[in-house]
Amino acid sequence: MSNTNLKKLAEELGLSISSVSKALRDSYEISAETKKRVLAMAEKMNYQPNPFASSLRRKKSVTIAVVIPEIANNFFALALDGIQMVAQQKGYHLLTYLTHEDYKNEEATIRHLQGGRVDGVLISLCRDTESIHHLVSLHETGIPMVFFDRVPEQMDCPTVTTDDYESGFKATEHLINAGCKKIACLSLSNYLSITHKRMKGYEDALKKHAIKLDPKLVIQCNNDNENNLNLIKNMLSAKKDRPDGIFATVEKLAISTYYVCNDIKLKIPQQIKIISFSNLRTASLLSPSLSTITQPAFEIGKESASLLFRMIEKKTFGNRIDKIVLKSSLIERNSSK
Amino acid sequence: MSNTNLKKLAEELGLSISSVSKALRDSYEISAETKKRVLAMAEKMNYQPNPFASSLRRKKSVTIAVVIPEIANNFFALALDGIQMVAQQKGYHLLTYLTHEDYKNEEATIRHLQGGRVDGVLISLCRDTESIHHLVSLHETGIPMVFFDRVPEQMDCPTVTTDDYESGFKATEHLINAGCKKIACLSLSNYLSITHKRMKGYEDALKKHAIKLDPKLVIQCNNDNENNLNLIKNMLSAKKDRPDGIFATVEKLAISTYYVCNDIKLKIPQQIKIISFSNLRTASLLSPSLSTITQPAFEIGKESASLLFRMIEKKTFGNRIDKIVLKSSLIERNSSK
DNA sequence: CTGTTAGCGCTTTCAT
DNA sequence: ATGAAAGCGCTAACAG
Repeated sequence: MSNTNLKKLAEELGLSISSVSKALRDSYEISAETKKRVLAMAEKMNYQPNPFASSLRRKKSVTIAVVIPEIANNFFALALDGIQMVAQQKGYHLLTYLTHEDYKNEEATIRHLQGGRVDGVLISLCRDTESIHHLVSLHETGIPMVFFDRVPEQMDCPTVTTDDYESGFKATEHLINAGCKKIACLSLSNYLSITHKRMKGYEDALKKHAIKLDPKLVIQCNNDNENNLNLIKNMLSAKKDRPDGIFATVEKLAISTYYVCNDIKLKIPQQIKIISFSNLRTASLLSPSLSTITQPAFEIGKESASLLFRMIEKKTFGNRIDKIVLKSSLIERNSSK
Repeated sequence: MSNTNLKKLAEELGLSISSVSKALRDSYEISAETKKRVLAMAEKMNYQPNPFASSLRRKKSVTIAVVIPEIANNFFALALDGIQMVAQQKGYHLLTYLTHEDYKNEEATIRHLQGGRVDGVLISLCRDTESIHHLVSLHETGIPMVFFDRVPEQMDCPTVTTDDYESGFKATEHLINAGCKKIACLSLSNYLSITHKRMKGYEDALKKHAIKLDPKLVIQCNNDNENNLNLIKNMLSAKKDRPDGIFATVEKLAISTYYVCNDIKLKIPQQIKIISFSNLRTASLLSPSLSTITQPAFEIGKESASLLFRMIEKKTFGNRIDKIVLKSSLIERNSSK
């Protein structure tokens, strides 16, 4: 902890504590002369205000929290980058919490945040968040909250998302245009709206092109990576009805697919084409065979944080609930070759 | 902010504030009966202690800070993951600050941290941190600090690093064994110890194999990515004396090199081989031509945080300064083909 | 323009 | 076993 406080500063200057405090906050009540003296002395004594005393008194933490499933993930790393940028610009501190896709962690973190440690919360749900009671409970404290990317479906709240349905549609159509007839889809979770929407896009694209959806080609993945690899491997090892295209709803599953293809010597893109939601920024170079749907992750972070600050600063109308949707982009590579 | 506080709880229970406080902290002074009542009521009223009041009183924030150059970077994302894991386990909160490789940001952040907002600080310096006065100044407040990966050379402080010299040596030798005769080296910064050590390894490996170091092949990169791309492009476009191998001291520069090679149609690994420090976990699949030196980033994060907590909990001897060195691993791929 | 005072909500002696 | 009271460092009425 810092050791020079207002009291010591005041003593040294022969002023009252409150005058010093006001001088430091550049109050109009203090003479320019005094302000200068105070500032000089504060500098000299290396004064740093105690943030807890200030927060306690002002009921303001100058801090926001971000709750995300993981950080070793290109999408979330970029989003966090954008969030941090806005926070820093606003002079706010950023508390980071990782749920590691574990609902229990998410619940505990959210509950903890009810203590008033932060002025606002940014959240992206974990894959198996089914119940939303903890979110409702936090919401009821009146604290500004913004959800991004992985948002709750059963709750009316401010969100920043991508055009998931359209992207799923485009991705699938991309494979169809590349000549694929049997297109599989890898789903991340049963609960996430992003998955639902992306898969709806997939279904509708198949429908549009009169391709019958084969339920065997829709793989429901879960938190157990081994299991997912096996599911994918089984599907790709089938003698007949092996898919010739795969739409992965998240990057992680595309990478798993890569491993499997590598493992069973399935050639990409000759024997199977893959398209995925992905923010692997270097993918274009490293993987000429992987077309991707890339979300504007950094912008999503910035937009989410900006929206949150508008709410914190009450610059948004009382009962208005913003739903911001950004567009993702299809980055085609020679997937059709 | 939360709305039920100790006072309300006490009123509701017909107890004094201090008794309630003690009951919640499970003090031996309180009867089991009372504790149960208090706990039940706290639960019922959804009581959450005010962290600022507590921190103010106890002079303890239960929070640590991590200051890193960037987060959209595999190494730092993984390190942060490890740090967060340890912090969470200890029941600590994690404030995240990004300097974006800007010394001014680093300075301001470090100065800010002197206010006592956190109980400990983890730092990885930014590439152009030359002066260390801000670090010394923070250190003088007595707050526990641990540096990881990018550590200050002119300061005696606890650090967690990788075997940079040995890794640089091994990486260079790997290229030599693969048949390279003219090996270039891409340096991130003039100031960072990691760069110095990795380059010393490079130099010594050349020396060992009686290859004369060509100063033209040592590229000093900086914060300007355009400039770096040009420097690399110039070197690789040379008609004569074009290198046949490149050692990139950080992942980012390897990726830049990829772009350039792609741009000027230089075939990897036929015409030029690349090895790099990198934590691109998917590189093995996406880029069969890139051998890498991979640091145990997650472990570095965990070790750093653990060391910091030992210091916070005073479980380390007073005047002992830990220097932990972890080993990186060379992941060979068919770079020699 | 400057100072006095009363808390913010919690922890911690020190009584009882 | 419980309570009263002081105070962490700061801010913001309110006085002067």
